[in-house]
Amino acid sequence: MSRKPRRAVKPAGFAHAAPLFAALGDETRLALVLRLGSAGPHSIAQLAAGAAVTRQAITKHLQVLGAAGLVRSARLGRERIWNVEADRLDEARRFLEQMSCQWDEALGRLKGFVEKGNRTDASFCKPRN
Amino acid sequence: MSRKPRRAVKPAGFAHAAPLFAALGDETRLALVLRLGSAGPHSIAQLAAGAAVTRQAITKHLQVLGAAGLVRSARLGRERIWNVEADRLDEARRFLEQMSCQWDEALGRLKGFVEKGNRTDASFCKPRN
DNA sequence: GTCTAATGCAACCATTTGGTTGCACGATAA
DNA sequence: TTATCGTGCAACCAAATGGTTGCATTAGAC
Repeated sequence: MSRKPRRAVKPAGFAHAAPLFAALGDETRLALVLRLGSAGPHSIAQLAAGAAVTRQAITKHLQVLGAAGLVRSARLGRERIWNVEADRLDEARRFLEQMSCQWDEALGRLKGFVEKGNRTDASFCKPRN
Repeated sequence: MSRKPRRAVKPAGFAHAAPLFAALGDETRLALVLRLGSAGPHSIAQLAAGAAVTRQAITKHLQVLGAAGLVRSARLGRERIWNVEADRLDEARRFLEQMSCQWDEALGRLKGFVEKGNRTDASFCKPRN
């Protein structure tokens, strides 16, 4: 096995990932994403109906999410339908996985010994793509 | 055993997850977390040495990360050593996984048919904990 | 002791953010 | 055609954010 310390694979451009997390870092936005993801595409008015804030606020949030690539919209008649962009969220997920794994490695090095059984489900760490 | 029919498992309190993502949503902070995670614990001065901003700025960011539970610190002599809190990041990761899976489910429902082969590595979706 | 490096704390600043109200505009329904 | 519904756009606002400088404090080093 490669004795090479694996270079602690720096997660792909973290400068690219930060805006992603920033977009998810608002309660209202997270709720929107959750709703769009679980209940399917909705128009702005529909989304605003269930929310605590104004329709315009919702619009702004959707634009932020859109800029982060997490959602996209299409005009349909006189309404605009928003839906979710699965790939982009997967990016964020993979990023966290990589970070998680780096930590495990670093922790392992710090502890200075290798535990017999593989600690947890470190199956994430295999560079699956 | 509760036999609730899967109810599209709403990811645990998203109100709880939002601040986590918010904390990760800054480039400087993300870099800090990355560095602490891959290179092990550092003092504030050490972290500030490699950064583009002031030591005080670094301190603030560390406090934000600390408030989100992503890092923690301990006084050691006259310096304060920060290190990473792996569990908390795992929470974020799991949250994204759940979201991801909800999406797959919803997409499946929308398409209205079940594909023969399991689409991707949807192994995430198994409620592993 | 004295000096100095590492931190903590506070005030301050500019910009961003999350939200609002108000109004104009295009598409549909009657 | 006209009324109305769903949006888009702009101005505006308060609060949060990311950053700074300056100074006080504290613990090692000498």
